[in-house]
Amino acid sequence: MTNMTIYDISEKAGVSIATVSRVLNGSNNVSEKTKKKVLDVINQYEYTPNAFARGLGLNSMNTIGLMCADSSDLYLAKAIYYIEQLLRANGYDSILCCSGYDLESKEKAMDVLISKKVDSVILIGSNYIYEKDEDNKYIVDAAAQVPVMLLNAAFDAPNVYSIVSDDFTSMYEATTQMIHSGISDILYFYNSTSYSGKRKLAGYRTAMEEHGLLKSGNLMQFYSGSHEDIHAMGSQLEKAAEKGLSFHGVIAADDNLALGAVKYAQNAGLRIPEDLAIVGYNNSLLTTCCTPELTSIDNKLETLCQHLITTLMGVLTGNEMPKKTIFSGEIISRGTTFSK
Amino acid sequence: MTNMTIYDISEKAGVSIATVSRVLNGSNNVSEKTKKKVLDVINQYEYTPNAFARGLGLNSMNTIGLMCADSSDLYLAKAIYYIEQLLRANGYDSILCCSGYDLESKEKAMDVLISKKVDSVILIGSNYIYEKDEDNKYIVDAAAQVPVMLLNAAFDAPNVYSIVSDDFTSMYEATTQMIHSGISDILYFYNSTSYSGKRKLAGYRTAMEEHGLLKSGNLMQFYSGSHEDIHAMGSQLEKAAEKGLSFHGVIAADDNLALGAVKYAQNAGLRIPEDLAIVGYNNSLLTTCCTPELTSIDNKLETLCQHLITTLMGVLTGNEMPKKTIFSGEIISRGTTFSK
DNA sequence: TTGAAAGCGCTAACAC
DNA sequence: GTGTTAGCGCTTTCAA
Repeated sequence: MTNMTIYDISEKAGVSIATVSRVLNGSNNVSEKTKKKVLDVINQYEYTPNAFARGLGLNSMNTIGLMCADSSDLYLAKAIYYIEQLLRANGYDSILCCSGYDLESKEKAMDVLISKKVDSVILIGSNYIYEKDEDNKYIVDAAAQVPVMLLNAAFDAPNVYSIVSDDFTSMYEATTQMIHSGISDILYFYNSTSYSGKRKLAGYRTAMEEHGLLKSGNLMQFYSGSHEDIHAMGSQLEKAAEKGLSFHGVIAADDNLALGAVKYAQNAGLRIPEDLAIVGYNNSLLTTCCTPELTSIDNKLETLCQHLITTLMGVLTGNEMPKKTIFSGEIISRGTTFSK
Repeated sequence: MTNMTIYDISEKAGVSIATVSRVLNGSNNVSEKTKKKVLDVINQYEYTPNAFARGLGLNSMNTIGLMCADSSDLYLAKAIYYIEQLLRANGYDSILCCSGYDLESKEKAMDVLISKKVDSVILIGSNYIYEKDEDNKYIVDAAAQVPVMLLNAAFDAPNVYSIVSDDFTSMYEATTQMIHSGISDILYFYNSTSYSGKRKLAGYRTAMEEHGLLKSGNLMQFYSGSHEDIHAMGSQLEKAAEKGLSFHGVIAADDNLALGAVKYAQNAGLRIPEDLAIVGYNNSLLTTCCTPELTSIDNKLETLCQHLITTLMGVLTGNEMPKKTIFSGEIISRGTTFSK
């Protein structure tokens, strides 16, 4: 039977609603005997407490708000998966909100989440932090209400916690490694200027500049098309090459873009990695889908997510937790680069 | 200012809480003048009503429960994305619950959702319907409380609505087409015996049997490894071939599996499609990731999702809606099959 | 068109 | 160890 209230249960069990409530919430101040009596009735009638009423009293519903720009993105989808699992293991549920990429929608999505009285909001992906401080106001405002967790982005504000992968170093090392393998004209292929996007680019730039190799700004190619349109990515590189840009290596900001480079090489009849070496980012499923398989940077998503949840649980139980945690990535070498 | 109540607003606006409530809920029985007065105060203090209290009264929070086995699966992630967008456009929010694949977890996930007082639950993916009726009890029970929507699965019960792609016909046609292209030993590669999985298999079988070509049960290869392990998929085909199974075509139940076949062909030095023709399913991002690109069946996910939401909104507003809707898929020909 | 007041189902402080 | 009771913030009759 459904739609029973705590009153019905208290009546059938011959106790007060307070006692039922205590049993429900695992209070110790109930004798084993009455506890059992109450639980029996609860089970018999399959009673479940009304979440709203409970929320009204506690002002919390044990729910965490998840925001990501696009849950169909391979990388973000994976993050959602890990986070949702971990949260549930900790007794929390998740409300998902796909915010899209523009600021206004993000602000709206945040309002939705906050108005649902979530206990925290987790921003998944690096595109939630903006250059201008005023554009990050929506985060500061949210953090005034509940802790805000950032995955793959960093922002310093009260009640905001950041968990990031060291994208700068990963890219720096990947670039350096490629330079040491004898390639000096390395193209950087990217599609995001988010926090993480900038860090990656900086890693590439630094490595190139340290070797005096960044001769042309054209070596940094920004792609603005669809995330899934591998052909369009390939075409862009083809056009760049036709215009006289010479490059024998491509470092891409994600695996999709790297696949665009593979596509370009195949269409242009270039051998991989002899004529064109390629490195991707995220170490996703896509790395094993192409031939040769893609060398990629593993940024330890699962570890990041685990740490994020650990931190969040700490914060929610009132512990002092680190405001920013950095993990380092790892280059997974496959067929698109020369083995060291 | 946050954490204001309807009482604060009513006081500042000089009206009763009932009037504020009416304004909040867009009732017509408020004069334009007082409406404006109240709205001004609401805006000034950025007041938002408490969702719990509202839920307590209305017994609904305009929230739809989403369940899927694994949100990191490419296909399911896409479905989640579409559905979440469409729901929000209709003024609903979504609670996501990744249930995993075993029945017990699904039952638990369902309980979680129902106890959150969602207005409906959407089961994304075909693995929620079982052979045995008793295993579907959790759906019938849920449907006694709220409408249950099935994406890519069909089940006939009160208050359950099914939106499916005609997987049988799609597979039947893909198989027939391959037979007509001159291939008679076609292997079927699958990894799911869900509702949709069975329909696909049946489509293949029927086409093969109609041509008297299903000589060996070994032609139907079941893969039970990880969804993402392309190598393991390839190995399985390799082993099958080593054991003497001969096949010049592969029809796969999804694009991942098809990619396993591509991998197998490449390792075995087989030309695609001359020595091995391959067809995938879902027309996902993966189709353009390999060389040659993958012929695949597009099952119109976006259309399915749109229709699902339309149906749901109809149901929620009390309209009579179709219990089962079927869309047909389409074969998208690319490089892994002979062009017709 | 507006206001007063009775719930909605639960938690938690306070008594016993 | 158990019961009584006052909220929590809103919606919604019912009167006026």
